[in-house]
Amino acid sequence: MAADDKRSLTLRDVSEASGVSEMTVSRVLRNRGDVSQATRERVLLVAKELGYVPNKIAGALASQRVNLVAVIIPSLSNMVFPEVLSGISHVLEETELQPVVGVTDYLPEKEERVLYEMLSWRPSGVIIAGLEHSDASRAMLQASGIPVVEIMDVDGKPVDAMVGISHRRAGREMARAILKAGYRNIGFLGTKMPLDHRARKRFEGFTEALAKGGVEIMDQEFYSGGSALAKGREMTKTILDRSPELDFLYYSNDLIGAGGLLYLLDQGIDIPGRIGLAGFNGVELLQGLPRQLATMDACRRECGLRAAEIIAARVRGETPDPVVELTPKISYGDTLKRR
Amino acid sequence: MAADDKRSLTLRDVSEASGVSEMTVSRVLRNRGDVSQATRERVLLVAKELGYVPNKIAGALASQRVNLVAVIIPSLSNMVFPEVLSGISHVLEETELQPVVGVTDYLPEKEERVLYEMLSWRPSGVIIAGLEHSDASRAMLQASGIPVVEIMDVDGKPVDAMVGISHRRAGREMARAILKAGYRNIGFLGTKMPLDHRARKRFEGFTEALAKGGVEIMDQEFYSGGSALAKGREMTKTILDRSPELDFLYYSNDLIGAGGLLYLLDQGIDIPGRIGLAGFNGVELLQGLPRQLATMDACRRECGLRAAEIIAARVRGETPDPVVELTPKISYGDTLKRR
DNA sequence: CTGAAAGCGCTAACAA
DNA sequence: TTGTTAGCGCTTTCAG
Repeated sequence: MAADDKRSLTLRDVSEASGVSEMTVSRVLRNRGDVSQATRERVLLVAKELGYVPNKIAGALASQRVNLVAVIIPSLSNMVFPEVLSGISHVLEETELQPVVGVTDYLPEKEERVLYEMLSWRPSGVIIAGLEHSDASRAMLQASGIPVVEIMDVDGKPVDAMVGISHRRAGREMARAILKAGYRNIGFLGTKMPLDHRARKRFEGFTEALAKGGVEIMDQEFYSGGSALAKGREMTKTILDRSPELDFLYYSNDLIGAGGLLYLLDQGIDIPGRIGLAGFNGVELLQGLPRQLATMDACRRECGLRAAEIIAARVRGETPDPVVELTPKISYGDTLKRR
Repeated sequence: MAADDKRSLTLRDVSEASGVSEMTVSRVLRNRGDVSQATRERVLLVAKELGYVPNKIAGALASQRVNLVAVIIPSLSNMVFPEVLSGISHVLEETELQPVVGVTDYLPEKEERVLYEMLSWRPSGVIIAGLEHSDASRAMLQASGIPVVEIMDVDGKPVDAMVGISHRRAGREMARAILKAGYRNIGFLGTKMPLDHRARKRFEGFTEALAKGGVEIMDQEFYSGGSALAKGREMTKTILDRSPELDFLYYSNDLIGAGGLLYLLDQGIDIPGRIGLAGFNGVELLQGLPRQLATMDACRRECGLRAAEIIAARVRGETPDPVVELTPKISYGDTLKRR
């Protein structure tokens, strides 16, 4: 074992150790161009023995190609984004591309920083959650000249391409289903997140469709922080104590909805007779609760899949359809009367 | 608006547009060395107007410095790893360093690929889950010459540094608490994951401590795939139908434990009198269930924090303690008798 | 305080 | 099939 240099090995080291030009070593290591079987094997052997790991930084600089796809999402602890990621990874695994994740915590300034940071690595594409970005972010995306797919929402104009569901429509459809089922005293429970534009759009669509049916939201309640399940319980108690005539509760996500459901079951309240409930997301996690909460799938994995497909196609030089609207459907579960 | 080049802007473009040498522009953009206030402002202005985003690839190659920390974890959908990440990000945000996440799906070969891929970007450090890696992975880590922190486990020998809990000890302590509470007919329910070494070690510690108390596991049940909550229900029914004399169920994670809890509550069974339950992890998500499941915290966030601190310190040239054992404590909840 | 020159480790493009 | 020559866009180093 030679005196360990601190510096890591270079192509040159492999070249010298194998008596082949750097260029040929490079070709072997990348499976590019024709190299005789004999030299190929020798080079591979030497590289492995030396424990050579290519330097992608140098490679990327020389080739002007980076096999990274920046994925920018608001949060990882939300359960929805890991599923998006899983869709993205699934597609990218078939390609040379590799996802790199950045998290914004729903903060526009942080989104800007993360985006800047990622773009400075010159990725081959960007997948970013939402259609709302700061002017600076939008400008960076535009100027980057690489494929950009905005995901999870189609209510707006994309910088480049978008894949998602219409949250306005989702809100409207849930409202219609609720009205159709005969509920009239409707409460809304959500997160205190002015920056969660998708939740906001759902709410807007929801109230709009209610209004069309001549109904107004009777009461609302918001929370922030803490365990969603526990908060769902609390909020549900609070809103019902305040407005006992409520006969339906629409939650901005399944987790607080589940908390509400557990609370009402504890109270022995008839669901969906006395009170109906609905959430949003189709969180698989919740299968196994005593009752299945009515909800609407956000097509999370599908978003990831389609977005990654667009990036992959664009990298191949194709020109796929830049707008993909996914259509979630209501799952009635056991907490929303069927009619 | 000039004819858009496809090529992105370079330092040179900023240099020309501002009439200052590339070198000075570089200094301004990095806040290095002395630059007169006047030129600094002009350069900054021009750079912003042009929408210049520095090319970190070139920068990294030239400076031999990369502000990336590779974080390699088995899964994102597990709820435990996002928390680890949050700890890591929290610490790294105070520094120049940036986490980059890779996911292995608990597959050693994939871990090897991901590690190779990440090391080829020459990160400043590696944080990797677990102490079990393929020989090749271990060799790469060793050869990389950068700080490596293995997390979530301290039952073994680290390549470099490690931060985590002893899962063997966690299993033993839970076993002791169960015996002390008087339970004797103990069942185990877990995942079919031969590659989840931490779950395996907990199980080993658990059976070992039971044996010391003259007790053997009476029955066990394993699952794979599907919604953990729903699976927990099913498995619990299965194992109790088969072995009705069981008076305690130890689950390898909180989510299946919660499923079991819900099932037993449905059945009207007295908990923790007739049957006691315990899980593992301290999943905050579950606060809000009708009863609080006994569990043991895995110190997920803390692992992330401490690991990131070690990397940051090492990057600063310090030599922090390479072994950090965190000590989880039992939370009895409502499903394990106190004595 | 500012600039010029020389690479960082690799690959594109050509030559042999 | 293999080798040679120029860079990629930045930073280091040294000289003004």
